[in-house]
Amino acid sequence: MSIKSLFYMTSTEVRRTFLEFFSSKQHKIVPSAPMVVKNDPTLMFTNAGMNQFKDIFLGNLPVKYSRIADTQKCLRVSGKHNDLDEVGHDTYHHTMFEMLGNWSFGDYFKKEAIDWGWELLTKVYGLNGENLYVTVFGGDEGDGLAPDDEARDYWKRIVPEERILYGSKKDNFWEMGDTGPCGPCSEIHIDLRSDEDKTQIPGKNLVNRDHPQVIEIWNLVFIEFNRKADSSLEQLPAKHVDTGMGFERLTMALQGKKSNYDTDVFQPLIQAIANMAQIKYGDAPETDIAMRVIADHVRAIAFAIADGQIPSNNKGGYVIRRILRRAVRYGFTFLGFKDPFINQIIPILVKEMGEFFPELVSQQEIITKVVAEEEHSFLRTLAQGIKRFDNYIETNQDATFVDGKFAFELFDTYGFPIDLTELMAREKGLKVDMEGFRLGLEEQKNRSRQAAEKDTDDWVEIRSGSNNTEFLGYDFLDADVEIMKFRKVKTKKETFYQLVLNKTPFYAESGGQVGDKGILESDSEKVFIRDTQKENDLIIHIIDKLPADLSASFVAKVDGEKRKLTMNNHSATHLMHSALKSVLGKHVEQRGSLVDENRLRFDFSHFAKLTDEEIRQVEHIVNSRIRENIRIDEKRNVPIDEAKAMGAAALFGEKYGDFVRVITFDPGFSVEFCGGTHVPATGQIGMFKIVAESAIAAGIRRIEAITAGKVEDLLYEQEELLNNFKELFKNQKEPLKAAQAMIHEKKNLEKQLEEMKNEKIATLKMILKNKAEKINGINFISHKLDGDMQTAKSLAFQLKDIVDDLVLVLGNEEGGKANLTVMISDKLVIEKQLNAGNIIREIAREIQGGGGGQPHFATAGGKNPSGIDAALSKAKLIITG
RNA sequence: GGGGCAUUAGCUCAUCUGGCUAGAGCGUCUGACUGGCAGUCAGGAGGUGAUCGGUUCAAGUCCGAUAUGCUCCA
Repeated sequence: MSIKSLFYMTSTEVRRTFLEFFSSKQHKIVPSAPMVVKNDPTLMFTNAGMNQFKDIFLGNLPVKYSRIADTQKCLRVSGKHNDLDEVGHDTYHHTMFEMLGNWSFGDYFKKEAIDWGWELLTKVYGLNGENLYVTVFGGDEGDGLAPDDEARDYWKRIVPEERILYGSKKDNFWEMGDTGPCGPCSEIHIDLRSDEDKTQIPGKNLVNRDHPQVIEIWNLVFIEFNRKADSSLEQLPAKHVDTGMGFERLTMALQGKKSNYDTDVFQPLIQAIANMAQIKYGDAPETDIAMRVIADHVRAIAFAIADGQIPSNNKGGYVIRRILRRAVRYGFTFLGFKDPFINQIIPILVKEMGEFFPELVSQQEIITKVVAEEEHSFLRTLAQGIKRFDNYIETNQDATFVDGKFAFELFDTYGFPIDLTELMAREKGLKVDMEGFRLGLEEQKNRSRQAAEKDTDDWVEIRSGSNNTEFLGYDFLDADVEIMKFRKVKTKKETFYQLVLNKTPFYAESGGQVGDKGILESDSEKVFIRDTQKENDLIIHIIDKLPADLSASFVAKVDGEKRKLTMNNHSATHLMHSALKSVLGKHVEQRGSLVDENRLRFDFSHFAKLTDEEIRQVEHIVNSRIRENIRIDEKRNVPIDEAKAMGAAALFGEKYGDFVRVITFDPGFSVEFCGGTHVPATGQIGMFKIVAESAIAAGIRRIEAITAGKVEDLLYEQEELLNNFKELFKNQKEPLKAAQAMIHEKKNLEKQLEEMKNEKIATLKMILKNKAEKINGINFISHKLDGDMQTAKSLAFQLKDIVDDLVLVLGNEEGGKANLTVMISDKLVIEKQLNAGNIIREIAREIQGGGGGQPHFATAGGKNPSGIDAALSKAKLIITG
């Protein structure tokens, strides 16, 4: 009996054991950061456990705890070892996964990390050490780095030398990005194959060879360098440890499974899917893959939505949409799901993971609704694509293959997946020209890449010191400042500079509030700060032109008017948030917010359109609160637990530190966690008015509103409109009734006019019918009429119905221009080869114009009305022959 | 951020390269059959072809701008 079967651990136990182990080694256990990243332009999703500590590694934030451990939800859809299109096909890659990690910030280093890693795996989890292989960095000439013999020596004390391998820079040198903290790493791999397989090929030959049963489970990164933009390395002042262990893989190893999907992390989901599809997991490779894809993706989607990322058509939202659609597609094609089904799996997921991730439980309803809505709309897209494809097949009956261009168009414009196109082509016995498809895709990618190109230079330090810029903007609008560092950023469109100051009154865009604008002024010059942004916690001022003297002393002045208006809108947002909760109910949660100097925009969860009555109620509550002129109660550095006890509204998917700022307008009304800037008392807001209410996704509404002077403007605008309107109706008491009457009258008149026109045409029709001259078996009619071209056309078509063997030529004058119309009976067109188009071209010369049409009906226009009569007689001549 | 596409009746969509005065299905209204409903049949109403501008003898159709939506890429 092996050790593994002695200790069967559930995945929940695996997670808990990890955290308890490091807790016993004096690590602070922290919760997982949201999977959706905010305030970091370089990253959309958390893709590694270290993301939430990036600022600590970069030195932008002080170290609060030198030892930390956690499990971090991560999302990867691309990268060197991960490709969305591959997930589900193998047994160990995922889009969303949990990363167990322990960290040292300037505390312990290689020795402890290695010892504890080994202890946890072999002693606590009870894995057989003989199945474990470790790798260490083998050095790199290009970077001038020697092999990591330090790590190797530590390993040698506990692992036989033949199971310690050197790895390349690619496998064993970890980097955060093109620049930033980095260092050698040491990986622990596990060989899960049968004894028989092991004797045939030694495990060490399979390490890092993409073998599904010889896999990396833990990466210990020793961060000691900073990679600069010129790709050189510099030593960091403090050394850190950053480790990441794939939770799902570890669970597989501990549960003695051959696949992550066979563990209790995924099986409940897979069984539920199998049940719904009425297909057993294990029956066929194709259906198995589909079930794995769906089981994997449903996790990613649910967690992303819980963190506030709703599927949409760009950025992070688009990634989520793609993942969801891939799941739908596999279900549609291989499991026969023709109706939305993924939303039905959500309850299973919530049941399995809700205990450790409470956000799933509290957001279950909205997750389900959003997923259902997305599924629905994608199935509609599929139906449209299928129709288009059928159309293509029908119009290209003799095609031997499906044009790659068409396949790409289907994919690019209509979102129709290429593998579905291939499948449908195969059903028709055709192949898809994949080369052509790839060509189209390649062109598309190049275009986008070029447009997105961005060149960021290294930071240039003007002064050394902490980059933790002190923010003064809560209390001051200007301050004496110095420049700490700057860098140049070049995009396709423009070049600008980013500045970091020692302290600043400028508010950086975050929490939905836009960044401040203003100026930076020294004795000798003045530069315009056009925006203020945040990269994680670093406050960055954006300027177009660098000051000549960077080391000078500056005064930083915020554009006070813009800031004041923005503050009005931000405070109004808080008041409205509370008002919405009291009018609509407790389920109202903020889902997004944008506040600038012009307006406020607020997205929140709610399942129905707001009635006019509800909107009025909200407006009324907010405006009463404004008139009460409630003073702000601002508390900085409140311990988070205390803030929660105050009843402060925290937001989902938002990362909070241990200390938060709490903004209160009347403790019984509005208490929120918030870093933004607010009015000193609500009276400053003046007035509040909702101007738009709409849906932005299933279960999510958006309100737009204005305050202060903007409301006044609106009022005047409305008043003016109404005044003008009244004046139009000679200041009648009830202009609305007058307008209604007028519209009614207009309709009647239009009808009468239409009738009269018809009557006129009718009489003219009879007159012209009798005017017909018999020429060579043709009933020839020509007439110069008083009317527009539409009348001529009507007359022509009506005469055609009642006169056989007709050749009709009409002329009319309209706006100083001449028009001609020729109508010929179908019979004559066929039997006498008459052609209205040819005739009209001939006679149009008389009016100095040109025209054309079909054989039986043609029109022409020209600029010489006096030639109409000549044109008519010329037509007769032509007919007479 | 960069491409592609779409916007036509209350809804879902046709109208191939500009030209037979914009059509279908569903819905709706009226009438007939029926004891009533369901249903069937017959007939009718309903369109500034997203908005604005341009090209042309002629624009739903071509071009440009705007708005909204979809979609692919980053």
